[in-house]
Amino acid sequence: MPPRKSDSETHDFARPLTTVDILIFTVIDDALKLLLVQRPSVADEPFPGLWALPGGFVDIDRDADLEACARRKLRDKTGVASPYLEQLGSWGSAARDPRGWSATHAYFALLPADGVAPAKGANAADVAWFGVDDPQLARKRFAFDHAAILRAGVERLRSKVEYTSLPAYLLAEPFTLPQLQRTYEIVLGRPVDKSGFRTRMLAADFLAEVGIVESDSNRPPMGYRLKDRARPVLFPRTFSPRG
Amino acid sequence: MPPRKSDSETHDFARPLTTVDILIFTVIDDALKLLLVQRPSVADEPFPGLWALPGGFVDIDRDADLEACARRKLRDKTGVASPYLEQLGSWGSAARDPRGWSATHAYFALLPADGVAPAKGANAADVAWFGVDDPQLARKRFAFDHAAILRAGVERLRSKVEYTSLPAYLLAEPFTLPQLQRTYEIVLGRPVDKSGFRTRMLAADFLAEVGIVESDSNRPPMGYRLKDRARPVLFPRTFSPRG
DNA sequence: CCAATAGTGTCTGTTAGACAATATACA
DNA sequence: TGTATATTGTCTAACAGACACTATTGG
Repeated sequence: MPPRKSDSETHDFARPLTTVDILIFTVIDDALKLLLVQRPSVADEPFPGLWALPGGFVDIDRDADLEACARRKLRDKTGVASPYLEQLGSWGSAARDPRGWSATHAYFALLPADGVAPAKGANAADVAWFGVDDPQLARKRFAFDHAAILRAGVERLRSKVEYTSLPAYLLAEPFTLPQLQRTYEIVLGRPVDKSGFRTRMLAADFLAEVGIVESDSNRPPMGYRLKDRARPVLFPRTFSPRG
Repeated sequence: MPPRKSDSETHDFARPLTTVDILIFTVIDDALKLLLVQRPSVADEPFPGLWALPGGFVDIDRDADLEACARRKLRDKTGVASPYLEQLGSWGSAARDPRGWSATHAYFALLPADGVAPAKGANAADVAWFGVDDPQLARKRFAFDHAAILRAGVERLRSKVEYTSLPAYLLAEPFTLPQLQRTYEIVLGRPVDKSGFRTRMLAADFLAEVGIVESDSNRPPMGYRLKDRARPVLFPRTFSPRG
């Protein structure tokens, strides 16, 4: 990787590699899961066989901006077009990629497990969902600095769930309040009081009723959808200060 | 800017330009200020004469990682070695820099106005503090997409001040509770109740008494320092839900 | 009627917000 | 003693958390 000293004086700097990585979260079997890909075992590919976040290089010919790049990779990997997507942060250093100084822009996406059939695409030996609290995951070694990025992403999600409506993006519409409450409990890892939960959700005024929805038996629940899918709601207080 | 198609097959991508920009906040004359630099009027330099955030290219030979790069630029510009520094986010697109596809990693720093003498350094025609609510600032045109980054930074700071101890980093130690309260009021742009403020700060248990500090006259106040400068404290609730 | 889930009501301890009162300095 | 700032105390309305109760379906 020779330094490039050919262009104009003003940007006479060797350019770092630029990538985008995505943390794709969903809820399956009452557990918060994360989509990971296995690095291919091919010459020239770093970290062969290790697991990594889905992602890759920015393609300056195809990607208008960073978010477009993230959405493209998300579409390739899951087929989902427009889930909730938020920038997590960026990680860049001389050491994180053996191919040279590199910086990655990390995003996280929330989507309902529904019709998602993960695709390996090119550049991946395998692809699978892993429970974020699965001890199997903690023991795993990861490519690049993806272990740290993953920790930061889970921490950010858990922390924001305390005072935002983010879990709603993990459900297909219409959803019911008991389903939403269950989703909060799964992400937070602790039970939440039913009455207080309902009061809080309805007071935040971000849900629209769409009529009674059928269920297996028992009393049929009210179905809801988000009034505005574009941005989540912030609650004025966190959930249980007593934790 | 020709595409580079020479290296190995696996990273056969033209590389975006990579920069780091910093929002440097402080409080001067009872107002929240931001340090800006004026772009030089030189051939090959984009946006000549416009104001911009201090920053520049990552130097892969000098900067071990992104944060080190940010701290280097901060030191060059202000002489301050270790203020509070937090990553704000990244902005990357084909359009933001006329020299080509570029991505910037934005940080924001909080520091006491004290002994800071802003230095132009190279690559800046001028450097100055601007009040973030100064109408003069709103009318200004900015280089790159720095107007958007600036808005995001001010919004993030104001939002986090509602439930964190961040304003403490804008004061030199030791500081008093009335000073800290004044700083909160300046950043938030509204008055805060004295009694509630004190209760809240002391309950959060992040301040250590360092003894009475002298003042011009009247009752001498207690001086405080941060117990842990490394990380700010999160309060369980926002300030005035009644806004 | 019973079981199971959805949804509402009630009570109580805590606390934020408003504001009043006290404390300590200097003139 | 008066004034200015620092610090503490009091009162009250609002509300979260806990939990009991009602509602609506199917068997």
